[in-house]
Amino acid sequence: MTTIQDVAREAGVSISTVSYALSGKRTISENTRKRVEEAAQRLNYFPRAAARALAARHNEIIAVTTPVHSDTDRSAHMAFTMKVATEARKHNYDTLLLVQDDAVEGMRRAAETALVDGIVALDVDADDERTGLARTMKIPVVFVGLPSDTSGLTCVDLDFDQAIRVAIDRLIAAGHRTIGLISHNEELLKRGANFPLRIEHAFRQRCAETHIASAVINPRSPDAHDAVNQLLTTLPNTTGIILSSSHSVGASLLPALAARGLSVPHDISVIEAGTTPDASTSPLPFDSLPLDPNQTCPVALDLLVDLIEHQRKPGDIILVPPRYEDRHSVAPATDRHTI
Amino acid sequence: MTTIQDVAREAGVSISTVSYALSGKRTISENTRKRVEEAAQRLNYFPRAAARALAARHNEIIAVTTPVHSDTDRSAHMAFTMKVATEARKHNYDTLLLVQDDAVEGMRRAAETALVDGIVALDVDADDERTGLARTMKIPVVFVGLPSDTSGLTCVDLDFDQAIRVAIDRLIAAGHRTIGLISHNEELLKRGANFPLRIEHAFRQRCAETHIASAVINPRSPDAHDAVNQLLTTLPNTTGIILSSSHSVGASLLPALAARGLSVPHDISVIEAGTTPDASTSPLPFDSLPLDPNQTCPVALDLLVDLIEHQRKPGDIILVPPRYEDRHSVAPATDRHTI
DNA sequence: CTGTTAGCGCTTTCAC
DNA sequence: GTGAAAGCGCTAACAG
Repeated sequence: MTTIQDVAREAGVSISTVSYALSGKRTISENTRKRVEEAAQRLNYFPRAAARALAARHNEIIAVTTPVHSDTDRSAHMAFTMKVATEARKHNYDTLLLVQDDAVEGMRRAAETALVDGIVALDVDADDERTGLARTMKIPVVFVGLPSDTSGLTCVDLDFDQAIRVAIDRLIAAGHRTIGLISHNEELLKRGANFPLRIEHAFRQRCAETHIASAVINPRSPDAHDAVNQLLTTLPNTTGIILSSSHSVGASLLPALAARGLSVPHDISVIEAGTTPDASTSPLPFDSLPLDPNQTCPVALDLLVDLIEHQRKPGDIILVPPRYEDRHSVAPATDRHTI
Repeated sequence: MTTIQDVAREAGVSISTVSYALSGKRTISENTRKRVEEAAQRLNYFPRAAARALAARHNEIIAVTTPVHSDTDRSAHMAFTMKVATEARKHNYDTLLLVQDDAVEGMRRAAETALVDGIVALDVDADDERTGLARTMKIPVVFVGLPSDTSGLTCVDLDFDQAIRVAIDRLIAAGHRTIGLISHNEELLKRGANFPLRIEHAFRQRCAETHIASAVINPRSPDAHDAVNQLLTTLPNTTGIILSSSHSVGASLLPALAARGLSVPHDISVIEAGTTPDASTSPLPFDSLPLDPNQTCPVALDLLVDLIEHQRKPGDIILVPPRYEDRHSVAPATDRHTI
């Protein structure tokens, strides 16, 4: 292992000069800077992370914690996790992965031992164990997702409220007056995941405001047939669907509707909302207001790095506005019953 | 921040006694051990990771590197990544996540700065850039997957050869004499992923040995219809299929066969092989010889930790035997053409 | 069984 | 513009 001592000797300068020449934290004459750099190169020198961390009192590492329940969409979570790691690198941080049962305990451990400088929390529940921890920890935490009590926390998320409102209004503008929400299954809700609740609440509220006939369906199977049957039983003359459910429900929606003699968008219009597309498959053929890691994670990291490096105060809640992707799955409403 | 000094003072012992009492690395009288532990508890003491790492010359951190191409199955990769992290914790290691373009460069950086003690490489290509690095690095690397040149490397993977052989032999035992392999798409092969090559090679070889009529299909679309059409064109009287393709192809195989009037297992028997199930959906209804992270990752971590802690020599290649999961998708062959 | 002490390799005052 | 030196907080000889 070559150390800063070796480089200092090779370059004929002191170790502090090497340190400063390499970090650029104070002005060094062009000449010695070059000498130091060449010496470092020659000796293949790289500063030892642990030594640097001990002296500088920060590690250039953040942690990402994701509990990952059995029912969480692993593809979406991988997308978020990777995006966090990729964005962290842009700020020169590495990313420690704290998963499953270690998501909470690991968060505590990493903070207590000062293993990491900050934390990004993914997969946030309404009543998330990590919120309590975050409030008492000495290192900053940014939540990607909204717990129900956000006081004293820094959070970033898609503006689900607005996404739902935009979706409903779009359907209304096309003449639809009977709209169903195909939401997540009840296990997810029971577990305390917050965003489905927010979506359902926003949906009910907007439908009430606009006097739209509506129903919220929680599929009982990974196949959309059950959801479609439930919906058409509850609301037989549905002409608009807002889809905010698991990937498998979404993928089987078209065949399930076809089985009832309904085609999209001729008989029924569909808008997907608050859902993360799977990059390895082609997107579902529906207009969409996606929950996109590319929108939220960069913001989360800017915030976190700011919190770490400028010791700002936590407490920001940033709701990212949704983006509308048109895939021609919305058409003017027709009254199927008069045909 | 409370330090080991504070604890030593509080407990009325020296700092080395605190260190040893807490690490258990030498015998300490029951009495003082208790005093130290209580003092640590009272002061809420946790050893600073960077200081420990600098003094002890290891960090208790490993890295997992996964390039993650646009076509990689994110769900499967998340499963592997998480399993590595979970297993690492069992050995008391934390896991650093090196993804995408940083998978290679990050690996170099993490090793050079001694940020991590060892590395697990996922998503291994036939001619993987990381193999060269691994051979010259001072910290151990374990590959989960097989590159084409494994000399000097430590690797763990499913025994794809045997999986394919078992699948073929099972079909043969049921009387099938015409078998198709629905493999991965050509992009994946072109990119250099190794396991599809291994699978196709094993398939061809075993079919030749057993004088079975066979065909290898690389689907050109994420839907199985194309693959089924290709297969039935090439090999019209196929009665057995070995499925080793993307999740979307697998999920649409049943409808695609149905569209040709074929049902499983009545008309055609199907065995899935070398494929990672998605935990958030129910498994495909086919007999399967899965590529299961639970089988390979624990072995990889045992190996890696052994390499780190007992400075053993690299060079082990461990092929995990496949497990057969019966879902009744194999039935005795019938000659469709005589019906 | 316990204490003393010399580092681990770097950053960062403080002094020139 | 550069150097000397004091730590950062811990581990692990070495000594008793």
